[in-house]
Formats: sequence, structure tokens, C-alpha cells
Amino acid sequence: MLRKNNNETEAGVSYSTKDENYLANVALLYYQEGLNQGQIADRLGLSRATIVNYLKEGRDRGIVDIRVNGESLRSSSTGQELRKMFSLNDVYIANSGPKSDPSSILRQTARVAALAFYNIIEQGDVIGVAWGETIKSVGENLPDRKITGTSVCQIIGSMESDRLLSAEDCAIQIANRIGAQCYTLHSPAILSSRPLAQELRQEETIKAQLKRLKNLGAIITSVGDLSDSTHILSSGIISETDLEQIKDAGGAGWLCSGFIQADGTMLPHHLEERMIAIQLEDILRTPKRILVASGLKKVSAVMAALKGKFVTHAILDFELAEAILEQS
Amino acid sequence: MLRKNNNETEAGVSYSTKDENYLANVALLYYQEGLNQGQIADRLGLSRATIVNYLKEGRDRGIVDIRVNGESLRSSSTGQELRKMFSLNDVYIANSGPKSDPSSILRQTARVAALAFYNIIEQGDVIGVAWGETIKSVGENLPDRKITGTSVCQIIGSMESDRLLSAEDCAIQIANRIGAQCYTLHSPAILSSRPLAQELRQEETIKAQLKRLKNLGAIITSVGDLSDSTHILSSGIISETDLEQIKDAGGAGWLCSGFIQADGTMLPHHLEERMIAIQLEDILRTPKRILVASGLKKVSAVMAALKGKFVTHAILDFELAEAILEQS
DNA sequence: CAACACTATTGACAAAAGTCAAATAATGCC
DNA sequence: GGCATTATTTGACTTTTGTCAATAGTGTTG
Repeated sequence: MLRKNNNETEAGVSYSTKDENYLANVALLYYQEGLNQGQIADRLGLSRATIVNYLKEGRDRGIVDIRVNGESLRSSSTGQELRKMFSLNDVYIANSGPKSDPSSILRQTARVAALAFYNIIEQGDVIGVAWGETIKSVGENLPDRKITGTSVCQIIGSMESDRLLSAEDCAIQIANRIGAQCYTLHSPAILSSRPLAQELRQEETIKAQLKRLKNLGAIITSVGDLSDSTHILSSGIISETDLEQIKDAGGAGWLCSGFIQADGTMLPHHLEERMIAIQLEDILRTPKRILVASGLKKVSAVMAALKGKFVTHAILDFELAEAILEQS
Repeated sequence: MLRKNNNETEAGVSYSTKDENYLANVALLYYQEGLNQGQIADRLGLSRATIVNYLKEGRDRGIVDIRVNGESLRSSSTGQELRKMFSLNDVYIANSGPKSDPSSILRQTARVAALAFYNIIEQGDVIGVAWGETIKSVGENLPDRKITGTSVCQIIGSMESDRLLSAEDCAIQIANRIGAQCYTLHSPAILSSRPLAQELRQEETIKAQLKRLKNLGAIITSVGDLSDSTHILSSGIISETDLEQIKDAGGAGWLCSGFIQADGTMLPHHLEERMIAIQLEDILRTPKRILVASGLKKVSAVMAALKGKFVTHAILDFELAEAILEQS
């Protein structure tokens, strides 16, 4: 009586086990009827261990879906304060506890951002997607839930570094999860010379994409700090001397494709001429501007972005949010 | 350090506990990050028991939502056979195991029906709702999930009996769950005389409702057997002598407002003249006809309903479905 | 039809989750 | 400020769940 695929049970009825229907029914008995595994095992004439396996398979195959309501993440009092202070549309706060290491704070923030994303994005939105560790993690944590009629645009060219942080990877993953059309940008983020960049901008595919970036419905991005560990260094977009120069000139953070100062104003830099990316002005034109950031290192960069009105919806971790409140 | 409402933790940061945001974050750590309660307790500096409470509260308050995918309930091979045999649109099979008592089979079937309901009903549908133990249970098991633009119509007048089985109760509950406009039928199901019934049918509110029933988009009903325990007896709609008469005349089941024979044809009966209810012909005109039934007692009644094409979508328990297959 | 590679199932043990009465903090009231 | 009342948290205990290696069935192939 081990495997009962079309065998007779003592009730004289044949059961075909292990199809989706069966797994779903076991899941109903467990999650809705509230029976425990032992009771279900008795009813079905199987061992409890088998029920454990069925339930696990049900979860793995997405028959059972456990989701957290994104709405409730908006209700933090810290978030509300920040929202008022910078007249933001919404602030979502991620809270992974004071004893968390930076990487789990980042993951938690990304998870919260993923849920917030579904609250913010609407059908038909054209969404610009930045790159980086944070955005990548958001993509990984997005559930597979389609939003009809959306499209996703890569907003900065690709870079050599870590494959996993590359801009097209972020865009593709997010597009896949939400079932969006995906427009990538077939160009390096930064070129060796200004004329080459100019020429490339005239290429049809790139021209078309850059034009698209002028009319986005939403944009999701993080913000880079200017410490040494910053990814714009490691990904080869800028050199150490460039970075020093920018810091000296009052740079406070790096946003998508440009540098901003502590008061939120843009900091022009010659690098821009060699880059293929969205322009900071285009970000300001986008109605929904989602910023995701975590970690205390980002305090000044995030504050700069907020002051510069580059953000309408913020997803921050608790300690970062508190630190910003304190300094304001 | 027990309650930390705006107290300092050793990290020197204040946390406001117990708001929705906090519960949602704990839920994320548990259900998505996959930490166990002990790990979360350590991180947040609380005891594990507290985490248990938070998680429970999160589930109770609907911040965490565990749902079973209704789609997968359609995939049973038994159901597929039935679907083909009676050219149904869809068959959902509920499976609560061979050792279940009738009431838990009914509950499981109702739960499956509740999930199926959301697959079948679309925005804007006008839904006729019958009455009875089964339909009542479906209502109870419907999650609170709105379907925009729907309305719900009571399709048979009210009856004295058990308050909980009454037709308006079923309609109201289902309407509440899906956020539908609810049209009840302010009349007894059966009247003492034919003229009175005729007069009542001319009353504006009732006339309007009966008209509505001619253009339903969907109907959800069970089917009654003609055994002695049948609810049409206990609810006072018919007398024992009526029932005997109907059985002798070849009645096989009771559907909303009329009797049908084993081959699915309608069995005219003088009772109809005294009733305020949808007519069997109207059911056939309704595009989506959902039948929910459980228990082996209903074999012949369900078969009659299927043969008479009163059904496009069936939700049955496994043993009932198997029995029908066997007898066909 | 024996040998094989698989997958599904199970029993026994380890780990995690749930419970509840007692303890502790917050709140309201005089 | 003290005291009663209520809400939250917790430790110790019980119950439930998860794990994993061993076993049983299934199907295939030479």
C-alpha cells in the first residue's frame, strides 16, 4: 500500500495521487481546514512524512502561494515622517533587526521593494530599470506575477564587471518576472572617446532607446555612495582619480548616470559626454521615481537624491531611514 | 528590555514594534527569507514566543496571505474524464480522503468551489445564487477578494427553515465576500395559493428581480436529492405527499426551483405555480452554470443535472465524480 | 526476467513551532 | 505618586513538523 497510483484503497475507490489536483487538495486540508499533517496522513492512508513531502512540493510548484501584503509595509511611522519631510508619495521601510549583517539588510530591503513595486507599478507602465546590487536583488525577489502591458527599459549601457550586476541583466530579470516587453541598450555604458559616444548615439537602435527614456512612466534605481567600495569604480565606469575629483567638487552620490551634490543639484562632469545612458533631467520628468537603498553608508547619497527631487517613492531600510530623519 | 516601544536597543536605534509594517517585516523574514523563529527572535532581540505571536497576528490580520492556486484543482484525471463525457467547460475535483465524514467532504468541496469560483467569475458578471447547505458553505469559504462590477441575485424566495440555509443569507454572504451589489428577493419561496403568487410577481421589486434572472451571466447552485433527508422537505417547500408524487412521476433531483428526471428533462409540477423563483428555462439561458455537489447520495441527482445540460462548470467530490463515471 | 536506475514512501530521530500560565511593562485613574 | 487594570512578553513544556537514510515499488533495457 505504498504507492497508490490507481490502486484500490480499502474504501474500494481508486485515487490517482501526486497530480496537481491532489497536491492542491492536501494543501487545502492543511492550510485552510487546519488539519495537522498527522490527521491528513490518517485520512489519506499515507505516512505523515509523505504529507510533508506533498506540502513541500505544493509550495515549490507554486500551488500554494504564501504572500505578504505589500500595503502593510507602507505603514511604518518612521516612513510616514520621511514621507512628509520630503513630500514623497510613499515610503516603505524594511526592517530586518538590529543584529543583521549588511547583506541581509539588503535582501530584506529588496524584498520589501519587490512588494512595493507591485503597489506602485500599474498596467501599461513603461519602466526604466537601473543596475547594481540592490536592483539586481529586487529582481530576484520579485514574485512571478504579470502586470499586463508593461515594458522595461535598460537605462544605462552595459558594463564589464560582475556579470550579475550588469544593467541588461537587471532589466531582463525584472521584465521576465512581470511579463513585460524588454528593451535593452546594446552599448557599453562608457566609451573611450566622446566622438565614438556621439556616433553611437546616432545608431538607430540606440537612438530609439534613448528616445524611449525621455517618456518613461516609472523608474527604479538605487543610489551609489562615493566611498571606495562603490561599484562605479569596480565596474570600470570611472577611475580613482575621477572619483577624487568628484568628491573634491562636492559630489555626494551617484544616480543612474550622473553625480549629484549634497543639496541635490546635479554635478556636471565630463564623463557624461562619453556615456550612453538616461540623463538626470529625464529622471525628473518621469512621474514615478522609485529609489531603493539600504545601509548606513548611503545616508548622504540618499539624502542628496531626496533633496534633488529624484524620488517619489522610497524603499529604505529602517536604520538608514532613521539616520536620514536624524540629520534633517 | 521586554517591550521596546520607542526604547533604545543595544544598537542605539529605536524601533516601533507591533505596527503593520513590523509584522509584515517579521513575516517576510519568516516566509521569504526562510529564517526560523529562533533566528528572527535573536535578530530582533525578542523571545521566540513573541515571534510566534507576531506571525500569528500577521496571518490573522491578513498581512500574510496563504492561498492555494485554484487552477491546479482543475487538473484531476477523473475530472477530465467527466468533463469530456458531459462536454463541460471545467470540472474541479475535491479530495478529502477516503476516511472523511460527509461534513468534511462537503467543506472540502465548498473550499474547492470557492477557489474555482474566482477562476470562473469575471469582472462585471451578474451571478445568480441558489441556497442550501452546500452553497452556504461555499460562501463561508470564499476569501475576501473583490471582483469589480459584479452583482449577486437571489434566485429563489426565502424559506422559514434553518436561518443559515436561507436563500438571502447565501446571496448576501457571497456578495459581501466578492464586493458585489446584492439583489435579494423579498418574498417567501412558496406561497399558499396560486393567485397570491401571481399577484406578488406583479409587485415592482419582485418583478424587477425576476426579470434580472432572465439575463444572468452566471449561476451557482447545488442539486437536491429526493431522499427523505432532503432540505426541500425540512424547509417546508413541499410536503411528504408531494415528494412521493414526484418520485412516482420519475423525479431524480431538485434544482433551484424545479424537479428534473433522470434523463435531465424537466418534470412539470403544480408547485411551480405557487413559487417565486428563477425558472429552469432561465438557468439554461445562463452562460456559466456552476454546480457544486458532494456526497454519494447525490449521484443520480447530479447525473440528471448534467444530462439536462444544466451545468457548464462542475465542482464535485472525488467519490461522487468516480461514481458518476462508473454509472455512465 | 534479472539487473538497473528511478522515484515514491516510510520510520525513527532531531528540530522547530505552538501553548499557556506567570511575569513584566504600559496605561489610566484617582 | 501610587495603585489597579490591561496589554505584551516570556520561559518551560507539549505538540507538530522536518530530515534523512533505508525500503519498496516502477519502468526499462539488454
